[in-house]
Amino acid sequence: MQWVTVNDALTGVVPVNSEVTLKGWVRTRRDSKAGLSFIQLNDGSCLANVQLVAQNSLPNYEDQIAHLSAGCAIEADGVLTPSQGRGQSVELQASAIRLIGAVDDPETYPIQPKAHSYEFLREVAHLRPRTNTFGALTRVRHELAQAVHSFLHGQGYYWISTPIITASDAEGAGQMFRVSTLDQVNLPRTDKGEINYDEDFFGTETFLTVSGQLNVEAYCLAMSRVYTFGPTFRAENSNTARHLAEFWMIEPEIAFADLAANADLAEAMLKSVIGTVLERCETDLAFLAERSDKGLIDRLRALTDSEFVRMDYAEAIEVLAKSGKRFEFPVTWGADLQTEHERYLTEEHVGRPVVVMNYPEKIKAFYMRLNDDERTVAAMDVLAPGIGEIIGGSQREERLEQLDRRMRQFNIDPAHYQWYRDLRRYGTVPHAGFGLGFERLVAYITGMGNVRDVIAYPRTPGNAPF
RNA sequence: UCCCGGAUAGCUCAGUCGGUAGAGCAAGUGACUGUUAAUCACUGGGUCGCAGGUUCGAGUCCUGCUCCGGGAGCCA
Repeated sequence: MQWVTVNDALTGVVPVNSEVTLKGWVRTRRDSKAGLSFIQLNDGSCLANVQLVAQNSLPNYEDQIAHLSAGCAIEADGVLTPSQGRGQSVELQASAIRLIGAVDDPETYPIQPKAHSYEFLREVAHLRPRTNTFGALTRVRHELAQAVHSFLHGQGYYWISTPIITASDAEGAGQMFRVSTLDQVNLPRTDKGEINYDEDFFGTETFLTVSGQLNVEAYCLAMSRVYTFGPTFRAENSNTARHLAEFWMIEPEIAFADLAANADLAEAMLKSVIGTVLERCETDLAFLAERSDKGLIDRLRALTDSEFVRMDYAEAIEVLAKSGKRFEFPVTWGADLQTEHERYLTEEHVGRPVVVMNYPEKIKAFYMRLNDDERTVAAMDVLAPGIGEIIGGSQREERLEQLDRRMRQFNIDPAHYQWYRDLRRYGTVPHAGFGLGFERLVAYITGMGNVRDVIAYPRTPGNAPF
């Protein structure tokens, strides 16, 4: 008998009256003393369950079927038939049900047929994909990742797998996790008493990457259009709904491009991938919207149809100053925008994503290109309602003298960046790129309030249990 | 890291003035029914986060710690 997915069984891919096998996990069981049981079966292929109808004439009915509880793994053979009941168009009239994996203590099985808090589900991260919500989130996340690859591929971008382990120690994005095979109890020391990393695995200090940007720039200056899509790591003690110690980032890099082209790509990419997911995950998104924010889908549709507002940092400061709002942090030219400022701009002033460009050079990273005014750099942030900064990017400093000047200004030793400086010595061109936080994007699209709930196993300070 | 809030049954929570533990859901059993997170009845289920302290007596008051959440900072 042919094994088919629940999705294929329910959506007509498998013709009615076919004899098939379904495999999955029990959600609920309802018994009828008319001599049959109804079993809701889910296999992750879609949000919906398929209803199995099990007659008490089945040989293992009394022993096994009548005791099936949430979470039991089963296989069911039978004929797909039009349903006699309401609530589903087809169901499986089971000719055999095999118990593959029982639940040994139904009372303590954590996933019950009821609403659970997200906090509780994080404590059972290995079982939460068995809930409707996390099934839907998992499918949306997957389609979104596919959509990102597909969009960039369609625009002629090459996916570069940049390294996870890096020796660059100051990519300008915060604290790093050390990677070492040294004996932590008996660390080898130099004559001066310092830890001797010559004896470490790579013969030098190494860390987990905080960004693939510097590496991908090198490929950009050969392949023209490239991107990274992989995990990144920040050892910051950040405890918010928007931060993870391990998260995934998409970083396109465009050669022969300036900040405006960068912003255009960011806008086109967001609209494209959101449009794709709206189309491909309609059911899952509708379910998630029902649970989080009923206006979600309309807002996403509106976003794909509208122009993102572009605004200079100076203009943003002016808007904030004239807003009449009382902010906790003062609004002055030269200070970085605080969360409250970003929220006002994107949620109240514009009501859609907004691109803020050309920030003061003092508050931005060394590799960002100095503008002609010599007091701003060609940096941009894309701010989205509810989630804040979803993209950060810039045109890169392609002029060697300016880059060296900026490195000295930020107390960065050019000796550590010889290979990065080479890119400015050998055929340098204007280029630009950005980083899109994948979990923030998934959270924004699904209406989830916490990035810990859109990644399978969230890593946060003091928390990596699975 | 800072500010605020919280931790009581498998889950979500209530617990009055300090007087010895409650509900709903879940689970088990039964009744009923082509049922729809069914319905009804009964039953079992507790180291009240941990450690101290005050008190005749602490889930309740005090101190410390741990963990969780919300907000802030840092950022994607």
